[in-house]
Amino acid sequence: MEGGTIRQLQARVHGSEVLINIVERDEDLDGFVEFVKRNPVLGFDTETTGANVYARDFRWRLAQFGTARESWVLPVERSDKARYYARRALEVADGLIAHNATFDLQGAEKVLGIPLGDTWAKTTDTMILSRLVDSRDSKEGGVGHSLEKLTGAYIDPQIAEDIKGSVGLMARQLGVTKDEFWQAVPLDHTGYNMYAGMDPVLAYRLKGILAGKVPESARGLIRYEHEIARICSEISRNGFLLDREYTEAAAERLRLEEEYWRLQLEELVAEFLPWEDPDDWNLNSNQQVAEALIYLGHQEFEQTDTGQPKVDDKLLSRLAANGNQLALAVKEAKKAGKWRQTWFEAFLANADEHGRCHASINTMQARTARMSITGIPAQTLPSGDAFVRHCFVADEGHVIASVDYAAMELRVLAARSGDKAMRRAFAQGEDLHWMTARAAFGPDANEKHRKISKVVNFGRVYGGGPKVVVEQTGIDMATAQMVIAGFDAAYPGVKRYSDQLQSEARRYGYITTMTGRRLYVDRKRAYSALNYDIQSSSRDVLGRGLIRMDKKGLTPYLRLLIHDEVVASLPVEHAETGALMIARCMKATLGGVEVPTDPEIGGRSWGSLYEMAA
DNA sequence: TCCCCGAGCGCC
DNA sequence: AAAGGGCGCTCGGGGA
Repeated sequence: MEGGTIRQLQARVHGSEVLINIVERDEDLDGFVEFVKRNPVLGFDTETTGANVYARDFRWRLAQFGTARESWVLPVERSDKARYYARRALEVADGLIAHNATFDLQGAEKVLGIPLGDTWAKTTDTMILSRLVDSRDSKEGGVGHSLEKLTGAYIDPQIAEDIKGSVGLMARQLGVTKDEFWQAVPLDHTGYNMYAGMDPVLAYRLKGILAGKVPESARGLIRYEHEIARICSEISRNGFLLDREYTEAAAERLRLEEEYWRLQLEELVAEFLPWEDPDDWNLNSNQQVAEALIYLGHQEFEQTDTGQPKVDDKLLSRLAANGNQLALAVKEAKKAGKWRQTWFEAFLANADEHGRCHASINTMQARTARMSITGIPAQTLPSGDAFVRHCFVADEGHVIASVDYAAMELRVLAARSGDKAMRRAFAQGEDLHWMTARAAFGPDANEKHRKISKVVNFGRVYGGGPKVVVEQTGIDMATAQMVIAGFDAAYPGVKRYSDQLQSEARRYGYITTMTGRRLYVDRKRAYSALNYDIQSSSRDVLGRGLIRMDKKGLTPYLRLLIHDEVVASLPVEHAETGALMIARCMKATLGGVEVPTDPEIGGRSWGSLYEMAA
């Protein structure tokens, strides 16, 4: 190293010295070049201006590279040369190790133009390893998946303690909020540099530790999950085109609607309102709404688990239908407000300068490895609704296609349990709900019986008992138990399989899914083992389909993944073949049971697919 | 004041 | 015999 004039920070990690080199001048980069030459595998991390890579003002501030004992912090925000060498390091490295790599690699593509495929091909994501070791969150009895939690459990509790709250502390000292911190902190802030420099070191060390802890049965999933992560990074990067004009108009319309209903409310409860300014009345506070309903004479409330009066949509709808103007106004005002904020305005805020929204996909979020999507919370959009889905449109010259699995979870249940009757039912295209209905109610079962049976069929997948069936169908407990008994009689293999999984869970504390994934099961809730197995296996049916789609070059057309559904933007002239290709790639056969797919082609907007049925 | 986390709701 | 699984979003209470 030249002259020893470079700024360095020292830390002790698990008893060993770690040297953090802070690049301040371009000359300091010579030492970095040597470091990269010496170390073909590099821990990698970035500090940025914010969490949304595609925001207009997104910038990299620092880029950090490290090994177990040494790291380099490059001020990429202010130095072209630092940015150049960061890019060279990413290009020449044989291997990269990052924690939640999708963020840093999408950043590398956005900021440096390095294609996601190039970096992912040599990256090990310690988040993926962590989730394969133990998929549980810290709240669920696992270690958790943050760098801090993993460091505490596997490397050095003291370091984890130092990391914990350090950003909050630094933010307070700088007089900014935690959110503002990332933009506000000076590039050479010592605490920030220490925090930044430590991350690639920790990721580097974690790889060695976690790789050895991935269960034997799950080792094959390491590559597979990295493939899925890379594909989903690309889907995030693609983004979904927003119809800005429509979205803005819808937001404005909802704003007016909310105002209208709020005016009604003011008239209705003016004398009773405990809030001086009616605008202080928070309609999302069920406590406040309950108070107002009580003021106007409504007394009977169901209770929530914590003993609060229950004010849900069901209650408001029922009261509104009975002519309660307050309930109607609250319901409508709430809905308008929620929809405006949660959907339309959120989309507008998320969109990049090209009008595309980039959902962030957490490929292994749930303890069953189910994915979750934030940014475009596609999984929680109002069901069957076109109004919100009209916000998203296919690219110019494209149309929207959607392909979903038909009754995936029940079919996976048939395959996994091996139940003969259920397998035969699917093979012969029989209606499972009728079958359960006839088993419970006899050969004369009617449409009403079928509805109840449907609840029981799905309830079985979710591990629900008779109580839930009673709640959902309104039938009495004895009938619910009878239908469940009917289910068990019709499909004896399901109960057998569930019992087997439960005893496995009680004995070992975990089950192993069809892909070899280990899922820990709380011994007190061993009954959930069946649901975990089905949910996780279903997720892997989609995961395998995703990889097949990618191999066929379909990734650029994919827009959203929603548990059992894929949304794509396809060129008009190829929409039919494209949708069929997607459907074929997704289609699966599991232990002899087909999981068929159902392709649909709509118009320019996603919402168009939700208008025909109505 | 800020922020974390539980409660409540709604989706697959 | 009995057991509803998973997530994201918003609000509000209470701790730091």
